[in-house]
Amino acid sequence: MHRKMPSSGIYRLALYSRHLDSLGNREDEYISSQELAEATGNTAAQVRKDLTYYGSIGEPGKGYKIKKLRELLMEAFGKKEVRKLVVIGAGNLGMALIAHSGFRTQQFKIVAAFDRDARKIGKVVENVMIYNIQNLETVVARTGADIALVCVPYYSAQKVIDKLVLAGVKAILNFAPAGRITVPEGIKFQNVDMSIEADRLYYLLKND
Amino acid sequence: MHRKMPSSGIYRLALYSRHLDSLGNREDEYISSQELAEATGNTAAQVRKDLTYYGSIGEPGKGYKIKKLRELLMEAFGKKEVRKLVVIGAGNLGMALIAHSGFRTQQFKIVAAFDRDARKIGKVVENVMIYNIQNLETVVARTGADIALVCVPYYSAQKVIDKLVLAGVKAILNFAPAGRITVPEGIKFQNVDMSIEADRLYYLLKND
DNA sequence: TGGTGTGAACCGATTCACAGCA
DNA sequence: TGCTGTGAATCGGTTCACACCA
Repeated sequence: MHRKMPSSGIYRLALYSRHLDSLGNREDEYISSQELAEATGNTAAQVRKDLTYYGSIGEPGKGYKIKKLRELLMEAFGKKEVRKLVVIGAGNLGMALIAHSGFRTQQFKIVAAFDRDARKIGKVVENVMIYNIQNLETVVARTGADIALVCVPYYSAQKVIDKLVLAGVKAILNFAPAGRITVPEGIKFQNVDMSIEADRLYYLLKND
Repeated sequence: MHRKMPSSGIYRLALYSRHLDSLGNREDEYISSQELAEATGNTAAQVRKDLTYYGSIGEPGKGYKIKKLRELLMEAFGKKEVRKLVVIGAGNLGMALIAHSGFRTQQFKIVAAFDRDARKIGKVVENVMIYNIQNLETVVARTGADIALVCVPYYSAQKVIDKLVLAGVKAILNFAPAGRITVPEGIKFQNVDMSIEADRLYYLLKND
């Protein structure tokens, strides 16, 4: 990668990557910025600009070689390795994430789940073992998971996240509708708050 | 509202609103842009700018009257009314959303769920009835739901969303990792794709 | 001819800095 | 003195427009 890709650009790259996946492995075929733009809801200029962050990889008059571009994006998103996730909190949402097909189809693998409820510990759901959260550190170390999906109640979110950082997790996707979560410098963190998304929609409904 | 609030501003307003909720109803107390900024992870200037979209509502030297600001934001997000949701698809994720406490605490009410699986239809989960998706139009009309949470498999997402629009739903939060969804002009639409969020984190892990 | 790559122009959002008010 | 409100400056991302290349 050459310069710094804007955060919204990363999102678009993920869309491009998915679209190329859906085309299958077409040897020696090309796709234009225009096509890619239409398929993902962007403009052609935007697509070209995004892709030049990876150098001059298109061919004037032809477009981008599908196979090459696809591999490039897989590489950028680490899709050529197994991308390991752990799920913290095996409640309704945690279970839903374990079963969620979207992770599997995108080369993510949920390698462990954790809970503190003795009735859940030891169970295996969709081939994922539910561990005692006490064992977070050893299991994370053993599996080498990079990203944690946090689905615990809001009042234990910060505590659990602190433990995850100690255990060596490098990125956290937090589903708990907690107030302000802090993580140390260098740890990637992202909230996914479904009620805030609904708030935004309702706001738009009322205000424009 | 006076001018147009940027989309990221709406997100921040939602955070302010939540923080004020957490303070409780403190009659005649004030909060400064500085405090609100720290509590929500923003800058004081940003907070003030956001709030001036609602006019000059602060008091120089004192700050913003908590009660007044809280009510203003509740009004903006429609939190004084019951904000009605329907859930489409009563699989793992749909069920998790029905049980999700974040909606309830934010004055959202899930008024109905839908599925096409006969084994689920007629059941009541967390006080929410699961209807046959054939009856979408009549049930949506009767309940007056404004927003739909779509949790069906990716291959039926577009079809279901078309039906929702016909049924009169005005905003859609789509959890299906579908390619490109289109909705008519005027319908508010938002994707929540958890695997893309994970992609972003993994990208950051690998590229900076 | 068709489509990339890219500097320049544009645009919107954030930050700054300070005047003004309680 | 403390904190708001806001125009001006700045920043970053998107779009434009066109030179260039197969």
